[in-house]
Amino acid sequence: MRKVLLKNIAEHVGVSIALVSYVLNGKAEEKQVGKEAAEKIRAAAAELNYQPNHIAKSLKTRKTYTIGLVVADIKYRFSTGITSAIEAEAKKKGYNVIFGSSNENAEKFNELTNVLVNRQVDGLIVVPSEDSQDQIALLQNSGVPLVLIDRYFPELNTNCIVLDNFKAAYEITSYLIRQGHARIGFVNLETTLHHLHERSRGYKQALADHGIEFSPHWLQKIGVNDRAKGVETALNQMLKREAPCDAVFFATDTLSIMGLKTMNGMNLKVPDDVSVISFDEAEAFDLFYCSVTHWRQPLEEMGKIAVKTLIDVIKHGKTYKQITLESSFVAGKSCRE
Amino acid sequence: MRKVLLKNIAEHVGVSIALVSYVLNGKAEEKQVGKEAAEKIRAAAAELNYQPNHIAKSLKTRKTYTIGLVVADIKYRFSTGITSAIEAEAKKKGYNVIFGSSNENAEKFNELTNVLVNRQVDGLIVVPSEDSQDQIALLQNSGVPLVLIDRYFPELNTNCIVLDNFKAAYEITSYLIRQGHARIGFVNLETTLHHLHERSRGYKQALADHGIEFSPHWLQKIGVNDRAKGVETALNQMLKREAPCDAVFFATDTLSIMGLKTMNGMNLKVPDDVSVISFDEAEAFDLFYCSVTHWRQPLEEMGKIAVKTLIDVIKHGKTYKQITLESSFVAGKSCRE
DNA sequence: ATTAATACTTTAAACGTTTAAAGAAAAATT
DNA sequence: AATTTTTCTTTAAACGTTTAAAGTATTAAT
Repeated sequence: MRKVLLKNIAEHVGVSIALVSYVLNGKAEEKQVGKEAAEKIRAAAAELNYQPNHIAKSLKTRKTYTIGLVVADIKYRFSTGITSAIEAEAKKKGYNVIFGSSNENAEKFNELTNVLVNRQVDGLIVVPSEDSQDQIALLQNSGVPLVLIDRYFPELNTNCIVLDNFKAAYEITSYLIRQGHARIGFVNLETTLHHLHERSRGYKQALADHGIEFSPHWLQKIGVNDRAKGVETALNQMLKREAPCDAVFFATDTLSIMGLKTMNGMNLKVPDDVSVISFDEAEAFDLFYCSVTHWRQPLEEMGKIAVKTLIDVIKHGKTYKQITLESSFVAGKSCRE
Repeated sequence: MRKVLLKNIAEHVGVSIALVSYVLNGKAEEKQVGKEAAEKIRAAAAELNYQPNHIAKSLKTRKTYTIGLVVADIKYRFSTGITSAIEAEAKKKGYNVIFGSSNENAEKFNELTNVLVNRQVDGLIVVPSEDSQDQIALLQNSGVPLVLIDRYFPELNTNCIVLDNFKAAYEITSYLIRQGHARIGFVNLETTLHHLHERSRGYKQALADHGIEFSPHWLQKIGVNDRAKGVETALNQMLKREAPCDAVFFATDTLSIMGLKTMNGMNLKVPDDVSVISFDEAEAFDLFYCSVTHWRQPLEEMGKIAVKTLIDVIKHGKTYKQITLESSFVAGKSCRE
């Protein structure tokens, strides 16, 4: 069953290929194609079930109507959420999404973005991995339409859709202070990623602004290898001492899960023994014995705006938009009242 | 910064485009390209950082080295697991993956597969949604290389990589019986999907083979809308009665999560009040107070074999392989000993 | 009845590759 | 020295579209 081509329709109707192309691309008016011919062409296309060859189309038009998406790790809730949001919005706008996961690895990130660019995607939406600023700069210079989400490099002038991580962490910490907590621990990742530094900064600033003197062991940073073990050690530092922390704030949902699991193992009751707040939610919270208070990232909105921004760049050329979205507090029962 | 083309390299070296193409496609030997010319061409390609235009390549060769993947719902753990497995294996073989999620909707499934085929993917790996057998048959007839995973239609002759769901459910149920359970509930989805029917069948057969008379209220099927509510009702049926079930077997991880959550709400203690087994695991189990006994699907293997099978079809034409993988029992602490 | 304007259609080049087939140069055989 | 063979290179068509530009009817204006 050979594919039907424009040529076949042209022969079938008895006109030139050009006319068929005009009509099937909605340029009948513009090109003043005769009504009768146009009708015949449309009928023939339907009858023969013509399906355009996008490869040929792309070659000629230099447009693929495909967006390349690179997430940090497909296993994160953030990634699946943002992916489906982006897919849905892209689809609405007539774009497809090709997607890959860098697994938080700069090398894989470079490779992936290169592959996507070589596949002639019209633009990229990426969650940059650690140490990817050089590649981001390269991409930016090469002229590929590019939008970063979630993470960004302050020294780089790129489009990005992000949160005010400083403010979020500041608010979370302030909330804990208002609830009467005096020794608040913060578990973050050991990383160079700016958005996570911002979270640490917000945490510290809130303490300072409320006149709480910061104790170094309150802020624990988890290295890349064996994170579960790292979280355990961190919590021991915070909770197994003279004046233990009375609240723990986790900088990511993954850390929260590991933390809550560890607390289960330590036979600590949330929130009686210790209050807990998570940055970002996790499906796993569903099975914890109490609902987990957390900070909510607007994934839907982020995905939508990322696609819109990208398409804007694709269609109208470079911009440098730094869009900061509002995120929100979701009260659960994991904090002492 | 205009893209570097074969033409540019040819001019740079002073040879024809054909020669450049031969060399850069590893056909230097075969086409007996002069050693010196070949070396110069390779050097120039490196120097100019030549990146082939895959669109043009594909147009000519009718190969895109792209696999289309349709999953049932990107939010399932199965989907993310299988997606990364497929991506990794495809990458190894020099293929890319374009991906979409049908959200368990036949219409979206049709649309997605059509889009992917129009994008000239070399083949499709799909988790078919309910009511998609017509589309599957169409695709099969159109000659697109096709591999189904996880689910399949027994009346359709297609390549598929699946589990023996009957056997798995049979073994799970038998295990519960061996542990001394006499009233075993099974929570499944209300669906026409064959693999889930197989699970019900395995469950029933195990009861029958062990001489346990099946009570209708033990088998609960959850409809599509408001599944959480459905699970709650189902568990009430099973557990709030004269002779309540002493064990519940959930047919999917999503059902398990909702079930365990509901049990928390009902103040039922696992496994003291009721034993629980899940088909497939979930990250959420991490936060449950006891480890959840479950049946493990070999996602890595499934993805790998799916890719291998598909590439085999792409390269060597149609086959009809029904590959059944072994799956395994993972003991936790959610069943009475 | 010309000419000019309008309405419609076709031609042909281009997009960046691949690859038969033909051609040219060099080496080997008469 | 002429011929054949081998080695290396180029030519040119093709993949399936899009789209200026040119062409040809038809209608309107003089």
